[in-house]
Amino acid sequence: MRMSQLFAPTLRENPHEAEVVSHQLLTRAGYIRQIARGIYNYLPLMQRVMKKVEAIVREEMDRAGAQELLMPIMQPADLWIESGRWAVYGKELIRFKDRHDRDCVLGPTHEEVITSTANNGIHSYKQLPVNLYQIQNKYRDEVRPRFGLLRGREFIMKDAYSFHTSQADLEREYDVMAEAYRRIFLRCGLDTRMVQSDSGAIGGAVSHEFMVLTQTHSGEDDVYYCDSCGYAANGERAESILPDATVDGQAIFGTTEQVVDTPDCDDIESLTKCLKMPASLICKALLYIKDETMPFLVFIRGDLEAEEIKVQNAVAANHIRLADADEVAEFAHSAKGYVGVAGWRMCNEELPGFEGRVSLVYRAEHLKEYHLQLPVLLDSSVLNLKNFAMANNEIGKHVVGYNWPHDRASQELLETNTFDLKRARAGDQCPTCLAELNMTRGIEVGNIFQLGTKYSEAMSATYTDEDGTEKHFVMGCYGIGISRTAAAAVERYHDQDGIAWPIPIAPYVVSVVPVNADDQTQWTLAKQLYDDLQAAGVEAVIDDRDERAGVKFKDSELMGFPIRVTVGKKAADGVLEVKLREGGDVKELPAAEVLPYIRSLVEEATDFAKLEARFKAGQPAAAGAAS
RNA sequence: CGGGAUGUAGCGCAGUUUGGUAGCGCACUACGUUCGGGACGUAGGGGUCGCAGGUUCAAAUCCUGUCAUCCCGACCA
Repeated sequence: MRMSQLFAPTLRENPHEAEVVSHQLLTRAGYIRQIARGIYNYLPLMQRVMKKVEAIVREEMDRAGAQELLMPIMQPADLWIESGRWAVYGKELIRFKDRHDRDCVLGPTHEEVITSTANNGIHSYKQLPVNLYQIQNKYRDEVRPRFGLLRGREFIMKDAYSFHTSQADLEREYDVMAEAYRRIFLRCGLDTRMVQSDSGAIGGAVSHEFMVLTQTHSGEDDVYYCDSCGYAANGERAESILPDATVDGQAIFGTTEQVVDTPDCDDIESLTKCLKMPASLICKALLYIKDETMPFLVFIRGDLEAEEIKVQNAVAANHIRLADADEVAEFAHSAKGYVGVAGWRMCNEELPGFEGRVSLVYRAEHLKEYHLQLPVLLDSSVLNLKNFAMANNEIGKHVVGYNWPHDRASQELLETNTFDLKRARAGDQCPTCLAELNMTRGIEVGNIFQLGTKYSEAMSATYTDEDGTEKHFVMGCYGIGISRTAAAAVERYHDQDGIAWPIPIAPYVVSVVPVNADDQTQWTLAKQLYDDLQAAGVEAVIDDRDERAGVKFKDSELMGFPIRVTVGKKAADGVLEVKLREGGDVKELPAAEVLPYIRSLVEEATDFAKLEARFKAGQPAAAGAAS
């Protein structure tokens, strides 16, 4: 490609709306242009990067035995009603009506379509297993799109769905996909970590995410990992063992329960100051609302935070949120900072909406006129608290020296309603080996789920098994954010001057820069190299613009071409300069040696074994992260 | 959805307080000089000041509404 013809509108300054590095650089270097909030044009350079990533994904998916197909973006609501997600998915799902007034959606994912397709096309166990994938645009009307391509409303995703006759076969395929993913990201030049994750709205039990670790602001997920055993999980899922803390308040409060004045203590910090005690001696009670209608309480130690995804899963909610001030008054007869059940009576009962989940209910029998009763979940951190502090809904007062009832029935009731609800912290202990847990930020570029029969049951998708009976497909699904992977690569590989693409996903590998386009010697030599590169299958640009050398260098660096060949003063002697974008190494070589050198660089960057060796140091065994 | 901010040339911004002929830098066009790290000179082109109402002799500027974009929040009793 001649630079004079390349459609890549570059900007000298960062656009006003771009916050994160990948968004800024991709915009400045002429790769993308925003069309609406969270919606972008992929300009020619970006499109080439996408094609590169897609090609790697296709090769590895095909290699793993999956088959590519293409499903529609526009889908009938019927399928979503059938799966139950029409009611559950919320505003992220883009819904509209066609001219016949039929409800439609723009697919945020394709479980419904693929399940229906499999049901129509697969009738016998003899046709299984099968793994089908596509690379397709996806639509999610994010509450708040941001970070450029990292969280858009329209994005490109590879999504694969596998169908099996058994959980065991699903697990086999799951491992095959995990290995394919490892190869894909490695081949893109990205070091990823496979971490345990929450399965969220998509359902199913076991799932993992592939994260590009970033350290910086741009990563939007917390990743907890253990260097000694390889345990890794995202913030929504991570478990941890708490380091020692003061959990017996005898020395401060004695062993007798009493009510003390705590004026204006509506948060943990002021309460610890007021009562002169560590936060770990507080049993914090959080009033949540399940699915907008059902209030319940979560008990957690005062120095910890609740992980809402864990809470949501524990109560089997579609959505939870903290109660607002009015609801605190209505459901707990209290105010912020003073919610608690000291003084309420404990009952073994399941309230509507919590069946099979929560069997502990506290009743305020001393406030009969209000009929207050709340289901309660405990985080495991509060069980061994002794002589601790808790509120009793009396504003301006707390109870100290409080203890859980000691009788066997009460203890059992407390224990059966105890879950892991806390958010892990860096510095806690690893749940598998007790070493110190680390935390970093990460960008999720891929995920794999064991769906089981969630969708096949909901949509009655079956095959006939060997024994002649109808059975539901056992399913798995596997996603890779193509556009997000490209953006993550920019987050990972850039410097002050611009992008520094890994060779395998660069839009062009080499930028040939004749310093002076008017100099016939330089131009001839440059053009010859450019032609040779193309003939050898190495994608290149030649900067034929009538610009000063500085401008050409700057643009080449901004756009991030991995290798620059400068044809300058020494062209007369047949000597060229080869500079690597990443690392900045410079070599002067006779013209004849340039192509072999570049080919060796490309070979180095695309050879799987060599890539694997390069990343080995920082890469934990995938097996260590398995659940 | 709540709070905050911003919409003026392709991009980045000033001008708005105090109403009076629409500006600067970059980019773009032409010519000349320059030519290995975002050159310089001269001469140009390009904007119904987000949109719609209103006030006024007169509105980028004041008022009302609306749309768009960005940031923060929508989680820690």
